Amino acid sequence: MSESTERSISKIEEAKDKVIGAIAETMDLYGVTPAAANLYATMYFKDQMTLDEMRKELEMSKPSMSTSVRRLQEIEMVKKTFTRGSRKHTYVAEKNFFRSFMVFYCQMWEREIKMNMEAIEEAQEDLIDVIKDSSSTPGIVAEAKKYYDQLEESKTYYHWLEDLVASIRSGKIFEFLPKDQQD
Amino acid sequence: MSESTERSISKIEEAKDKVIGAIAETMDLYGVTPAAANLYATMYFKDQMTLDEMRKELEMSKPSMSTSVRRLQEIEMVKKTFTRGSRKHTYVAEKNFFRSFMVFYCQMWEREIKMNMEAIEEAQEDLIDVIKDSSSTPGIVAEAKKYYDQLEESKTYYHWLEDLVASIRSGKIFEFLPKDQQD
DNA sequence: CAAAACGTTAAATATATTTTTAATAAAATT
DNA sequence: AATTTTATTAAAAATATATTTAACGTTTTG
Repeated sequence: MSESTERSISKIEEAKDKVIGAIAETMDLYGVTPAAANLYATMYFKDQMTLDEMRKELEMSKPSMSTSVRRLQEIEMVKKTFTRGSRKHTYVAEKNFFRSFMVFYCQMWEREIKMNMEAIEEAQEDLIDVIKDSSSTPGIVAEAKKYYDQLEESKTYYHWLEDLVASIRSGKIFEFLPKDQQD
Repeated sequence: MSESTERSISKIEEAKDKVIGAIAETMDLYGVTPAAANLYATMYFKDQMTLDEMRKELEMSKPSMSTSVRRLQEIEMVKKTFTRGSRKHTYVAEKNFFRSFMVFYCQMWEREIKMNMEAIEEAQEDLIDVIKDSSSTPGIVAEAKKYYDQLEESKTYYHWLEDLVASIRSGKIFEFLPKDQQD
């Protein structure tokens, strides 16, 4: 191989590594381990990979790759692909960031909505009991009402978040914020 | 204090604790420590608190409260308030979840946009060098082009994310997704 | 059917993060 | 100015998380 070819190849590698580094660094804000973040970023520039190729490329253990791939599958950033003739499982990275955004945040927000709304409903029931209790003093009733109203108001936010999730899931949000809009 | 009053008070506490638990649990998905999560959730039901009150209420050390408060201030979920007559610093929780949402996600997304776009720009420069290099073989040029195009396409996403941040910051998103819309 | 290849699970190790205790710095009151 | 109060920083301890090595089970192939 000529020297200039070698230089070009390493320049391409360098270019990829810059992006890989940036993606991996921002990804651990998404609650994935460094190994999973590096793996996804690496796969972003590959057609498909087997566990052994991952292990070799990242110089990490196979179980680490196995666990990372599973986590990435959970948030749908990696999918298993069928490759005829190969005994090894092959995986591809989701390269459409819009899809990754949708899956990750909708999953995250729905979890938050569910958990908090359930707690709010239960809490409000308790508070209503106190308010209705004829033996409660006016001060107690006022306090219970205060918290009840605070929780009631917070529901506005969760309803809005539900709407946001729905509009992302349905793609309706792109009517408001088009994908291709130039800066 | 009468027995029924006591029962009412503990029922109110129970109600609050349910919500505190839920908020705290979902909050550590937001990259804050358990201490900070519990602290915010506790403060959500208080007018204002001093570090000593926090320490007492959560039964944790003062430095832990100090660090947690600082982190919460960074994401603007807690603000310092001036309380005349008190030497102790007093803090209040941001109770408007819309504001917290805006500050947290816009901050997060802007960081991601900046870091990844910078890397992409640098990488594309490298790739252009390779493409323009007259000594590059056709295969090398094709590879460099492939990655260049992939990166170029990904910019669509970051531009969109920028638009999303802008529409949240300006409040324009609420024209599309109103806050008070009933289910 | 035995041996090899592959993937996953379990236990152990390594690493990083969180929290506390102790020490220091800053501010305020007497 | 000295003492006390409050908050922060630094070092240590505790805890949790991530990763690896080793063992296991399953599938495939010769």
